[in-house]
Amino acid sequence: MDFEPLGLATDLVILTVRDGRLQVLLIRRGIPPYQGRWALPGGFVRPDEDLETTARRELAEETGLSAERIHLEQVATYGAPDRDPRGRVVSVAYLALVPDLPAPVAGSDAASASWVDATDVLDDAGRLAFDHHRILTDGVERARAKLEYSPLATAFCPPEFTISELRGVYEAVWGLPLDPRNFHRKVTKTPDFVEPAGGTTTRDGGRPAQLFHRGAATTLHPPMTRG
Amino acid sequence: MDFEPLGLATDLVILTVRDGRLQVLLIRRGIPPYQGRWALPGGFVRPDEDLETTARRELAEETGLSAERIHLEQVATYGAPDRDPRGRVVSVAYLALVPDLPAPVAGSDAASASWVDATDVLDDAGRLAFDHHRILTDGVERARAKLEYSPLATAFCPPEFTISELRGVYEAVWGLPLDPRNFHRKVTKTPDFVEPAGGTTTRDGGRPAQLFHRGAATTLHPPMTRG
DNA sequence: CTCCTTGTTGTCATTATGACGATAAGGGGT
DNA sequence: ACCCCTTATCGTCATAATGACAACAAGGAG
Repeated sequence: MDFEPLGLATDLVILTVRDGRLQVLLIRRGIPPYQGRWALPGGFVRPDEDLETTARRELAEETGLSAERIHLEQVATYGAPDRDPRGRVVSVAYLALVPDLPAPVAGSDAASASWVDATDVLDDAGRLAFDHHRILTDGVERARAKLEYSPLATAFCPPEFTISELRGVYEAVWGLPLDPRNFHRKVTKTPDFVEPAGGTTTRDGGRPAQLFHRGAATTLHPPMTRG
Repeated sequence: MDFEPLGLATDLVILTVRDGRLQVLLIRRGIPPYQGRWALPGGFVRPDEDLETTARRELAEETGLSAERIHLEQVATYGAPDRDPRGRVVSVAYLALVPDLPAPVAGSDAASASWVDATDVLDDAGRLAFDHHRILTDGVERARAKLEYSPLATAFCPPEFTISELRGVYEAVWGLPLDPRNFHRKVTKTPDFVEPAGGTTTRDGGRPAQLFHRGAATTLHPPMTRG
């Protein structure tokens, strides 16, 4: 076996919903190449380290999130020969969906990590370093698609949430408003999407809302419909 | 930049529908490791070669298909440190969907490439070398899912096909029977899924069937439903 | 000419969807 | 205490999509 010189990295599309908007965690690069530009968090895979292990380690380092219960999935691999000016670097992109918890960018080792509105970044193809705009585009599209046929929207929510909070996730990720009454009917009638948790809350104002937690479903039948 | 010793490869899940069954192209390994075992076609990425270029090159080498109009998409990347006993090899898996054309395994350079029933291989987790059973499982599941919301089933068909032939693809990939009448209605009423090509054929026996070709849609609204 | 095979159109009951009206039940202000 | 504002939840109704299946169409084989 002879190996060509090659670097293997993972990059992370870390999404959350804050203030009703889809946001992505970006870092400002402190060193060349692309010094001073925004980029997705990422790093090189260590010898004998599994790809997902690398991704979880990066996630913990960048966000301070203990990472275990965070949803993390592989999106795609980017390997254009010229994608990194330092040499051949192939990057495996992962998508992480995190709830809007306190301690957002605390404990991060990247000097300047911050949450940025995803739509702003998506609208400006030149804002990110490397091919990160494409990676972000693919990651966000993956998230949007998965909300249709999986109960993954709950990954953006705390363990117990209201139907309206769940609707807020859909509206933020899809970028369009949904009818509260039809949404409520759809979610509660889709088998095993959500289960009543027992209590109620008034944290969103108005009439007290029932709390739910995620159900056992892995795919939604029938799926939620976008547009 | 210092690089750890690392090999980068692509493996291909090449699927077709023959005789009403979903089949996958496998090669019998002539050299260790896993000598004599079945494996997915694949090979190492050359320096300065793009990942998809590698996949298309392998596809052409193994199948003799000039490859240009063949549907090819990336599925996932597999990088467990011990997945290859020769050392650290990370593999990017691609899915190829090919029509049931003549010259099936002609011009192949792998000594013994052949079409194998996908269900047989999926049912026997120990038949394939490396982690190729997992790769195949993921590839087939990708194909099954994509038939739901994309017009990709047409990739298994010749340029002009009948609705029944298209139904045969769905039945083979999903492994379940579909009602010919409801299927016909669904396909013809889904906007831009298929367009009438003008002629008819009796190659499947019975009443002459209208020929169609693929429409302009990239996603199906509403999607086809499995089960 | 008749039967056999598959293609295509239709019918009908059930279910899902989208648009909205109406009511429920807290919290805040006076 | 009361009114009002906000959000939650339930219901109604027309329309669209689905699944089950009858019936008819149109070549090919014998």
